[in-house]
Amino acid sequence: MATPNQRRKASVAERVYEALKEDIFEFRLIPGDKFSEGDVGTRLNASRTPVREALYRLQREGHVEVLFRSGWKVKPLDFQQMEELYELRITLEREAVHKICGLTEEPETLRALALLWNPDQPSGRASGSAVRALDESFHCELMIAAGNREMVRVHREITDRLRIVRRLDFTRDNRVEATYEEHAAILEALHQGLAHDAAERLTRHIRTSQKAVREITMERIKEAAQAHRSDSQSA
Amino acid sequence: MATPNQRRKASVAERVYEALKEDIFEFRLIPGDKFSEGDVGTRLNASRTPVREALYRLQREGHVEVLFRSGWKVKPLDFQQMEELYELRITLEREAVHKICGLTEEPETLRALALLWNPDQPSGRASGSAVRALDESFHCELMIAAGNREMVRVHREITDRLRIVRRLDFTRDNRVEATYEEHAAILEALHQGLAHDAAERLTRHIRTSQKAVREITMERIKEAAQAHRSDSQSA
DNA sequence: AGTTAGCAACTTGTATACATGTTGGTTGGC
DNA sequence: GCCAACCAACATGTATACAAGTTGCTAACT
Repeated sequence: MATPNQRRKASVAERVYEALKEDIFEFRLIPGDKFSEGDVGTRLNASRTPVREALYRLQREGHVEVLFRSGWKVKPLDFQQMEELYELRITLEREAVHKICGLTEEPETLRALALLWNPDQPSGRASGSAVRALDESFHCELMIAAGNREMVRVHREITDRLRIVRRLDFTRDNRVEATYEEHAAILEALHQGLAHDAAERLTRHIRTSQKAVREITMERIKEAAQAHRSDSQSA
Repeated sequence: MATPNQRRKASVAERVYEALKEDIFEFRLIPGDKFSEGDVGTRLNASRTPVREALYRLQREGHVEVLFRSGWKVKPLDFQQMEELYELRITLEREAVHKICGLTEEPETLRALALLWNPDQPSGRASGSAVRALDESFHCELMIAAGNREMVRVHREITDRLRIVRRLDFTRDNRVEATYEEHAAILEALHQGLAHDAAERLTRHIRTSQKAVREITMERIKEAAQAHRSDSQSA
């Protein structure tokens, strides 16, 4: 899914898709904003056909919706939905942890992760948005190590949809610190084959992050909406 | 997802999508078959645009794949993938069972299900393909009762993709009988709030069905492929 | 006969023209 | 001044024309 048609030069549809997705994630398109296929086409220098393809894809992923013959709309953030996505994510990752502990030998990946998330080496740590990406890949690697590709696929889809709020997690410095410790503890439990312990730590880790995100999200949206209004006035 | 644009008269794209999906599920399009957008368009009396929309949707659902500028192909049945989908389905439904037992009161839906799946009334039983649909809705209702819409959504997607093999389950008469008993037992455990018991019964129920399906699928595909070859010769 | 270069037919990707329904401003009536 | 009917601009849905790449056959050459 990450690869456009077999590494062929990215299609227009792919480019438009990525651009729109980023616009949405960076709040350049505020939830609730309406726009037309033509607008997007002229702005991104593409015809309506690839634009439509990109939009339908974003629709299936839950980011936009189409109003019959009256334009597209960025789907408002549904907090209940975010909570439900977190629940689903926890369910999947817990299952992954149990699967991993049922394996005959520890996957190579986990040893690599253990080096990366070593809490005794605070020197080589990433910061800011880099941590967000690393955290994502940590959880993604866990799923991959469990060996069920369909679970990986669904988990990735969830990750995509949660990213819009999840990046806010690491705007608080203590969360970076905590993330390193929590990841290390989870990996240690996995290494010792303590499935239940690992699952519980993982659950707490995700719920903590979820709580932090919940607290930050609301104000950010308000800020963005205000900035957006000023833009409209000055324009 | 089941509703085309708000019950507006079904679009051409929707019609093509349903037709193609049925063709695939009914093995009128054999896994591995290649075809072009133009073919489908003339056969179903539609232009390429809605055909493409339908195909991209089927692609995202994993039923077909596109070969760059050289046609579309019905994705070969991937048995490993089916196993993984079953695993994912079990994970979701087990979680649902635990959620249901955590509710303060038994959902109305479950009482309705208990009436439907009463094993003491073998008279009013459905048979054949009707049981397949009822079985599907049983598991779907369980997910809905648990209250997480995202889990319901993913579960429905999995159900769609497993349907192609799952309908084979009820071609054996004893499976119909067993399904009634197993469903009743699960509902009884849920009624008594025995989460662990219900989860275990549910898991066994699904695995039994999975095993039956696994046994039947291979031969059926061979049959269909043979019938297909005869068609080609006579044509 | 075997092999390879090239070309023609066919494929998807993209752009655009047309069909049809929605919406919001405008205008006429009260 | 207010309201309702209407209509023009604009939205998506669909059809079609054009661009660009793939494939497999053909034919010429070794």
